[in-house]
Amino acid sequence: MSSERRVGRVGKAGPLSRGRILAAALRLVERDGVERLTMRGVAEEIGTSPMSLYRHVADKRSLLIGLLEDLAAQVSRQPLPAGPDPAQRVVDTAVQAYDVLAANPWSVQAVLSVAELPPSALPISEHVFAALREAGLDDEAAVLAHSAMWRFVWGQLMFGHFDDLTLVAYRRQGAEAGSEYTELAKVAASAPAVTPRDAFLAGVAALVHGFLRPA
Amino acid sequence: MSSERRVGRVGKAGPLSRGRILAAALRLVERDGVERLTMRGVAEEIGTSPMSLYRHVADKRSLLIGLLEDLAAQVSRQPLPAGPDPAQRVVDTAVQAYDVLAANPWSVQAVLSVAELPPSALPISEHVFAALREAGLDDEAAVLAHSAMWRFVWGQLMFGHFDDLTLVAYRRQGAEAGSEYTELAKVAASAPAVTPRDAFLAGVAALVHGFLRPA
DNA sequence: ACCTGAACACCGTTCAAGT
DNA sequence: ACCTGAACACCGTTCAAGT
Repeated sequence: MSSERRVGRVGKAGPLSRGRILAAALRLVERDGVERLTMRGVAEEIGTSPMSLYRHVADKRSLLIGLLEDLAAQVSRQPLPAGPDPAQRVVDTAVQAYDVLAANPWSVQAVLSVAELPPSALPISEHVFAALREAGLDDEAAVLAHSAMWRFVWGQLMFGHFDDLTLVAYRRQGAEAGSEYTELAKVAASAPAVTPRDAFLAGVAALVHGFLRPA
Repeated sequence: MSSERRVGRVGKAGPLSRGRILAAALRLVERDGVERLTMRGVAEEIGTSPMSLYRHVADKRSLLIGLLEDLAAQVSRQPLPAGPDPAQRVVDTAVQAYDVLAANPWSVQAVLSVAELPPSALPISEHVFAALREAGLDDEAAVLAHSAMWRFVWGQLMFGHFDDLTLVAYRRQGAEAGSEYTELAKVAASAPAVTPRDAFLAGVAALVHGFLRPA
């Protein structure tokens, strides 16, 4: 994550640099989440004044984009899934993206707040488009499937670390009102143990197969 | 949205009330978005002091929950999709939810920021579970499919009003670097006209059919 | 009973000043 | 050249005081 070579003199860790700022921001964002990241906090973490940061990053937004760049670069160092079956390749690629992003939960809020993907995310899409085309989809169908895949990934990430919101709402409500919702009651009672990752795997498989083997 | 009966005396619009506060907040949130909603702004909109609001709402979070309650109540007044085919019923229900939420874009940020669904959202899930069960899914499969449906809806809403982020990133990048991404180049060139709603329709149909007719 | 002014503990960012 | 203190224009919320 960003070069952080010591020169070994000033203060604790050499001169201020974009790299040191990003490293500090990453530490904070991993600990406290994006919504609690502040320029003042980053400065304190480094042991400098808030204003010094502005010599190296334009503003808070560009700091977040920098963090996403570093993450995407790290991802694109992994080899992308290969294999003979294009459908499986799309699924595997989606899972790989999901796993990285899920392991860095701050990335979701970051993407949402800057409304931008770093260019280093492009190889993944390229890989997906190639597989979709190999599976026989035309331009329009490929765009639809690719877009659906990403939206599913983001939706999952966005709500994956909450419990299932519906069941939470049901349980809170169910306590008071009788059980006007018989289906929900049944499901809540049996409460199948489904991890967010299981749910993602099932969903993305269904999605991809739905696109590649239409009814 | 929310009772707002005039008593017709004090100031412009009668005494302060939870209803008037919610109505003002809704106006602001529709105009400026959730991230720009401030207690101070709501007070100004009504023509009172920021502190007066705290007599009627506990805090900013509960104000957002109130807005979501009003919206869900409005939704649950619509009849839910009927029809003989359970798969189609799930699709239609998802589309109905999508259309309402897409027509109130602030709702997405609101749900994300409070991390909670209002109880009035439950009938929709009940309806979906009933259809999934009628289609023959067991508890676990129904939970997976239901959860996938919602995550897809939220993912779509979250990124639907951005253009496709991948193509945006490609175009920005493509300008500089040659075309190392041949598939993306092809797709960007043909640029099929796909509206967010088209993408959603195709995706949710693929998803539901993928779950109900597994390979 | 209902409302509010002043204040507290925060933000991101600008700008003029320091070394 | 590089850093920073003071300041500006904001936040949500508390608390003691007003009517």
